[in-house]
Amino acid sequence: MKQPRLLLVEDDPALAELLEFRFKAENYDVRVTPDGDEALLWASEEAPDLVILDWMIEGTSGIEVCRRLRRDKATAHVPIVMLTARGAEDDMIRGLETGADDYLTKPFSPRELIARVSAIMRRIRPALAGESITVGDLTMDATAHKVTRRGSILALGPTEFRLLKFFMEHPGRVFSRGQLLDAVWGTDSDIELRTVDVHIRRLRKGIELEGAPDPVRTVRSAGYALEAV
Amino acid sequence: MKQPRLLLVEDDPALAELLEFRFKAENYDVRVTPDGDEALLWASEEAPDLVILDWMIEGTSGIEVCRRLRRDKATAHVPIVMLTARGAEDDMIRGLETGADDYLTKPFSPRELIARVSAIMRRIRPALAGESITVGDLTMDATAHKVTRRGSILALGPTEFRLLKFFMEHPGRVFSRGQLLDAVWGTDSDIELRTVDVHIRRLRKGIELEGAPDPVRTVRSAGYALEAV
DNA sequence: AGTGATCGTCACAAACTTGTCATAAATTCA
DNA sequence: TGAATTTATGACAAGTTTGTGACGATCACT
Repeated sequence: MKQPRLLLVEDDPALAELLEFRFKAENYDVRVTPDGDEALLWASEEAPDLVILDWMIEGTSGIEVCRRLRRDKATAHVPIVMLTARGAEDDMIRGLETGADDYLTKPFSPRELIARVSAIMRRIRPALAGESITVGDLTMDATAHKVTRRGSILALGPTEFRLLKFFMEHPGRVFSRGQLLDAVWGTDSDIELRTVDVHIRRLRKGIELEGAPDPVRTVRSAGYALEAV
Repeated sequence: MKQPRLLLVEDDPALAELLEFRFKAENYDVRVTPDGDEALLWASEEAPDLVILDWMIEGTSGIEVCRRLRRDKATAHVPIVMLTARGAEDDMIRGLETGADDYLTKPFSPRELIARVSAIMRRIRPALAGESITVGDLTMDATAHKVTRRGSILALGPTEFRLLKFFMEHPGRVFSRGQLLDAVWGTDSDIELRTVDVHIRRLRKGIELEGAPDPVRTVRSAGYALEAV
């Protein structure tokens, strides 16, 4: 899955390096700059998923960067987390009013910053924050009712969607036809076991893609499983 | 304009009263309860726009309330701000991981809480904060009650307007007819599910534009969603 | 009271899904 | 190899879900 891209605007080299390291460990793609103007340039070109912005930076001030990010259409809706020195409550209020989404006062723990950034990412980009399931090259966003394979959106019927969802929630495991009927159709359904075969075929057809292998594995005399391909 | 509705779960009467007063002055509709179970009950019935939740409360604990709010479909996406005692960083991490959106440690200034709540409201319910929402080529200015698409002003009936507003506040997500009835018509409305179809058609008709695709997606056996086109 | 807009419901048409079957293909094992 | 078992596939009719036009009721405003 695509990494969320972070722009870190921080002119304390030690802190910048520490945060860069920690965020990279959390699977973020981090870009660092100490300079406000450079930050604006990069932000409008590359549209990061989130900006972490120190209030006191060289060149254009933090609040001015914040304001300009909001004014530029390309970055108007990118979440911003601001960092400032302790005790500057007025700064905080102004920051939030200028359009920042969150605010931390130094010194803060990297864990806290990471937790806050993750909370924002979860809300803004659910697909990037684990509200979607990924198995191999398949990605399912159950909320949006969308399935993607290698970037292409797949069209599945309702039953195939539920079937795939169940498989993706238990990747690699083999399920008998009876188990699949119980899980996907409901315990009280009165349906031929063989019908599962048909829906497996429909699922295979629905997720097939030029040059991509079939992730649905038939286990003879046992059932079916979804493999991470 | 409708006031944003806040649910404040706080068992310190002095703090609760202070916050209630301050938020009312900021034009929020505030409901206060010291009890976790009562909070859950009210939240699932009335679906507040945001929940402020003290970690240490009587009855069900704060984190448990948070978890249950997330689990209940009706409240799964309501933002939560948690309050806790100073120095409990682990609590903070757990809170944010459980699904809270923001976190403050006591003592905090009411101004700070208000600023943070406003920042969240601005992001997730722009319409309530007096800003305009944009989804794809659609723009809605809820205050002026105007919708534009690629520059043209659209004429929508009241219900279609509310329906579109709800969709635009949750772009991409699929909602069942029942959910749409609850959200747009009100929880206590006693209306045929199929009536939603009719209003979806009226909405589609209202926003259709020469050469522009239909952003309303039908998800068979699930409901409807608004796509960013 | 009169006008026009909006609302909820219905009935029917259109579009799509679904479960089953018959048959073909694949696999197992003696 | 050949028979037996198991799975894959195409077709189809029944069933379900959604789209649409029409209609009377209601409401706001004149």
